[in-house]
Amino acid sequence: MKDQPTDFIREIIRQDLESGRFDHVHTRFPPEPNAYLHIGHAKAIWINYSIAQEFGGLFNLRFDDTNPMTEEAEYVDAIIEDVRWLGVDWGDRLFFGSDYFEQTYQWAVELIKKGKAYVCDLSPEELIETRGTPTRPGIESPYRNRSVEENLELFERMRAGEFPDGARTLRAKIDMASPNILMRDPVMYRIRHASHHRQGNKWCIYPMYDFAHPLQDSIEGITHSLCSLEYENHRPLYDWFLDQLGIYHPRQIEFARSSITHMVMSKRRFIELVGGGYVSGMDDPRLPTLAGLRRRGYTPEAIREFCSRIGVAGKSKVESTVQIALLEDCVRDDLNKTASRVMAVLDPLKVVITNYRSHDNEEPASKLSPGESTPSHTQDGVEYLDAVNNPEDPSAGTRKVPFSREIYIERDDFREDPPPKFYRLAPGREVRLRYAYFIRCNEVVKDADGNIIELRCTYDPATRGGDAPDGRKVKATIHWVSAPHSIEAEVRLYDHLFSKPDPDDVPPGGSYIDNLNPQSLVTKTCRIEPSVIGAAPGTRYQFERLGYFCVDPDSTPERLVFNRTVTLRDTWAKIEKGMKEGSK
RNA sequence: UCCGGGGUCGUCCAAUGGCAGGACAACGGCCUUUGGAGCCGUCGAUCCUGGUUCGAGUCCAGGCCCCGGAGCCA
Repeated sequence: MKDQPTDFIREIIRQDLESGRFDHVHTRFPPEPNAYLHIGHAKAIWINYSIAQEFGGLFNLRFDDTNPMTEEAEYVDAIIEDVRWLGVDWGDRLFFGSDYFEQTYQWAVELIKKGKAYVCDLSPEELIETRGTPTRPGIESPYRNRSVEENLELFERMRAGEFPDGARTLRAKIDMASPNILMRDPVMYRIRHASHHRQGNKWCIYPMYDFAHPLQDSIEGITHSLCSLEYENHRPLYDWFLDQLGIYHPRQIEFARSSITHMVMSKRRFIELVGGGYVSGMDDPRLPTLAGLRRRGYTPEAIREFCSRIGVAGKSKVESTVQIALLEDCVRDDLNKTASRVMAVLDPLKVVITNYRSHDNEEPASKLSPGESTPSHTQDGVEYLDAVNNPEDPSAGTRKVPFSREIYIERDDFREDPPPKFYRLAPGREVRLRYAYFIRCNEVVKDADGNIIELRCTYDPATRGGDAPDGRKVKATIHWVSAPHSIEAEVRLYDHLFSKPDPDDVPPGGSYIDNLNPQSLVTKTCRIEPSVIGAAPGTRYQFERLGYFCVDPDSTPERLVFNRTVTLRDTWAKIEKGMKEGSK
């Protein structure tokens, strides 16, 4: 294990273990099954899970499904898939808060018997009115002092379905003058005649989060209930229910949420973006949903690494905004070590190698290197060159790449009038074709409008493989594909969904929608070496010098579709940008 | 306005009264058959004002600023 991470939560847990408050560690991730998980959830999952792991403890996956109006089984499946994909193991501890409804009900009855809860007939509007404000205390409900017997009877009748939605609630009897508004006799149960995704029509009263959550944690023997900062104000209530009931009492600790620049991170906005047609769905590769990131080509390792690197806000428990560059660095770092390299040309420019032809009868067999079983130049003017699959990982091996008289190179890799520091191909200049030969550009062919449509070059047969026997150097190595052997594929070039780091940075009256990046998806047809034929969706590659790409599920046997996960660092782009800004 | 939480490099996170450190970004260099990767270096911060202390980012007081809170959501 690397350096033991430390943060205020782990510190508190260490102290709890030392003091004997707890003798083990047991955490949980409690999503409500009402939305797709996003990378913010990944942080919560990872904090809970990694802490359990480090302390040799247990981790539960629990669905907090106490509101039948918003929850659906579809989300349960999607969430399970996402959490599993992240690489988190909950063993056999997959639970549902709704499975505890009977116990929850019994505890509510117990609180009624203790005079700590009462049935209230106030309407939702009246409840709001009597709750007071931050500066003004609330006023007590006229039903606050009903007898235990009456409360018991009413609560039973609520369960029996005798009252319509909203007619009554069960409330905790705490303090209507508390400066913490959550303590002003909060609602514990509400009436909802609705079908529950798991319980069906068994219940028509449902516990509120504040009542249900501490009970769920208690039932499962959770030691440390790690949740996000917005629950800080809820902690006194969490503790109150547990104390009144006198049951096993986990400790709630809050951590800061993180957002990421150039992204939005809420269910509501995901729905707006999908509904407005700005993205294709909840798994659009531009969305920070786990499903979207997965489709984009992100690895679970990269996301876990990101969660570790952003850490847990310690004493500075303030919501942080992490730069997207950090996320991108994490995925590059992982993919660099694992992704197979392949050559693809996004914006093809044809190059004819005028002195390359069938070497049939021209090339004596004696020129073949020892052990080589086939001629390096075949009758149809094709030869197969060795290319390394991953320079970071020798065990990834090599492959053969076809080379011929007509190839494509990247249009960006040629300049008729090269600026300073541009090392690639230009008239009269020599570059290396990766794993192939040195070529020199002799002629630029243009169409009637003056557009460059073809380059005519010569190659140096002595440089086969990429080294010149005479020791001469070239300043650039460019990628290429053989024109007749390469295949066509669709590439979806993704960029940040929002142009500004903060999507909410808009003039008064504006909307984050205004900050949508019109270039967040650019679709192109590229040419790619034939080794990728048959690649399964989800397969990740590095397109040399361009970036990391992942096969999309939209692919068909006839036509592959690739998503660009992230570009490579592009030093030349930076230089070019610097020159442009310098000349302004 | 009341309650709760909080302000450390551009960003995220450390420093548990004792040399303010790391990562990402930026910048410069080395290296390179990916202008990739790697390696080396540079830049760069304790919100303000007092106080306690041999010594304060850390403790105390006052101020300023930011976040959360008035769902029968979670």
